[in-house]
Amino acid sequence: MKVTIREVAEAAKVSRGTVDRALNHRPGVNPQVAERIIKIADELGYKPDMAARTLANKKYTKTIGVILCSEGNPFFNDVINGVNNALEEMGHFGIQNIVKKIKGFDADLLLEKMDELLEEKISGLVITPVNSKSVAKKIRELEDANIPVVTINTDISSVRHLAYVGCDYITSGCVAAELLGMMSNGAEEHIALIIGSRMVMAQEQRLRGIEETLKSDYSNIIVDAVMENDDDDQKCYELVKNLLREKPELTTICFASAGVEGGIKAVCETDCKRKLRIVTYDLTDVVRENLRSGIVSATICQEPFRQGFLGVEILGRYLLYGTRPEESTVKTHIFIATKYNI
Amino acid sequence: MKVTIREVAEAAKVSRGTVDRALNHRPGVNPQVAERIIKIADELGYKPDMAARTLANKKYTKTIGVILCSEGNPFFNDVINGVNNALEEMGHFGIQNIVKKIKGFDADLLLEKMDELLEEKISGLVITPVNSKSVAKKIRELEDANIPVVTINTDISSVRHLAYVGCDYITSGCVAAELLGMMSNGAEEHIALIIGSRMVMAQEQRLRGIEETLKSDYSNIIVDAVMENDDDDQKCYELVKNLLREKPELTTICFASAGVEGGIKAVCETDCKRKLRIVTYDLTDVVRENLRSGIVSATICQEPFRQGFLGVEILGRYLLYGTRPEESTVKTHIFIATKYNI
DNA sequence: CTGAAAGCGCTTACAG
DNA sequence: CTGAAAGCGCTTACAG
Repeated sequence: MKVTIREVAEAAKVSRGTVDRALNHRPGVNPQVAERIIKIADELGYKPDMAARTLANKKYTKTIGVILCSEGNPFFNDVINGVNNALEEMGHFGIQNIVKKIKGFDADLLLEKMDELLEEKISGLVITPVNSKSVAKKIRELEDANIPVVTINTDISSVRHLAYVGCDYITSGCVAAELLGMMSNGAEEHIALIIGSRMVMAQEQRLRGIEETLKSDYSNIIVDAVMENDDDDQKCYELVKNLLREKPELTTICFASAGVEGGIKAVCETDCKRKLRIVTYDLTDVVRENLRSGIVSATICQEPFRQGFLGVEILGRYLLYGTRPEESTVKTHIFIATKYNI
Repeated sequence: MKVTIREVAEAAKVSRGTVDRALNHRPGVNPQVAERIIKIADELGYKPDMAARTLANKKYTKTIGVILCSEGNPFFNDVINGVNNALEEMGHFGIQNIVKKIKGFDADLLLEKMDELLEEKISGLVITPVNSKSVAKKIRELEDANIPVVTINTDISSVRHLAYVGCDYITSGCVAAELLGMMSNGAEEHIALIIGSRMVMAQEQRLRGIEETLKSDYSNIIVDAVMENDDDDQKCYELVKNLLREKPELTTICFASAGVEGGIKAVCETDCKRKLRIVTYDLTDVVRENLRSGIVSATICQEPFRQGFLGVEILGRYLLYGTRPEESTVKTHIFIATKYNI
């Protein structure tokens, strides 16, 4: 009933070693013999036993490198949890790891860490990349050296790599617009959009998704302001302070990036008479708390845990079994959370 | 660096067989010796190698039984996908399976299938139970016979079992109410709630969540009608037809169960002049299509794939490694989807 | 290019 | 109650 390498070897009248070499495309097998073995294995319905493979590979441990631009950014806490969970699982299969965290999306620092990991002879890399030429070049070097790279949370353009795991930022913008539209119930609304920076691709895409969807589907919602806070709480605080002073007609603020804490502080200090509606992205402790208290109406999430988990898992499976994901872009779900479902 | 059973055996001056017996609480070890071995293993930081364990257990295959009340209910398609994915994964670890599907939540049929699986000597069961005394009794028998049971999607009361994987239905009601509240934007709304049957615990809980949250947080939303459609499209069609005739002031319908297709048909045939808002649960093809076309505004999802996947995975891990989930209730996320994030 | 053999770490039937 | 040994299925260093 169960077909092992032994049955294939007997059927092909060769040794098990030769079957292994042929089936895994290892060098040093007569091509004709290899072809015959592969055919026979196929006919017999041979499926490799993962446990045995893992066990046999125990002697030759591989190492996954991880670099996250996560320091001081609470959004990444769940990404890190996902990474750690998957790394632990991979540990059962004999894969080790080295994790490095840096502050901000800083290309030079990123390159430095990548070099450090190369020194350590990593077999593959999971990374939150900066979308820069220099980083793209380095990733290309890794891939050329047969060190697969998986990007998580944000992607990098113009380099082939094993996979990207994260949300589609344009769609994430569309979802916010749809939510704002639903919440308007047809009434006229004046809204301010606060992002980190248009220079970050993800942010620009998200903004585009929001603006285009509002324009096409919800003409009752007027975008009064689009502002950049550099993901900084203090800057966001001041922006919102001014905003509330200058735009008394404002009904809604959408924080599409970090800096939420500063922004909300400004709202709470200022907005005594009218009820401003606030919509955010992601689910940090600050957002959670403000959802509970009713200050934030809803937030749009993107499965950070899964981004970290799947990123590592996809790389691990590739290193262990050579399997690639079906699509090189693995989208995580975008969904709307309220105080009740967080 | 790596601690195996061999190191523990050497440190304890016993054979590896004895270490294995002690660490896995198998019978036939001098209690004092066992205690000493456990202590030493702990000090050495011994962690069992899953691959080796799986391989060694190849000889003694176990079988997971699955029973789903899924026939003719499109909601369960994703649950089935999750079950199948996990079963395939478990296959790599030498666990076989038998899956049975029945139509409707029929206790007698369920009991029949359970008996069939017992004949087949299953080692564990994953099931969508009917919340009845007879089924509870049978589950208790299984658990007493050391055959662990995991319930998915809906739970059963008053029987201890390995785990329940599914959403919290009261919360799922709260989320709908919060969404309806947000969409009202403070305006007066008249709403009809359509459920399958109050006799089904999940339905009753969901209804309660909706009604209580509306009452406490959104007094501007008036519940004009609560109706039961027995999850039947034809019945739902007629209910909604009547409803729209009798309640011209209605602004919103929430379908909290199956029968959506019939209900929407009635709305589309009738509702030419006013714009009714429709909110549904789950994400079947019918709902997806109507979200896309704008007829359904939003739907509330509960991760059906994950319910199936985790249910099987939790049982599999228990059978393979004896590990129980941290909590016997494993909640799947509830989230709101719009046309953009489905 | 190919085979025989050792080994990965754990489990269990068997013997004592 | 305990130990020695075979075996799970795959991989690779070694010998030829």
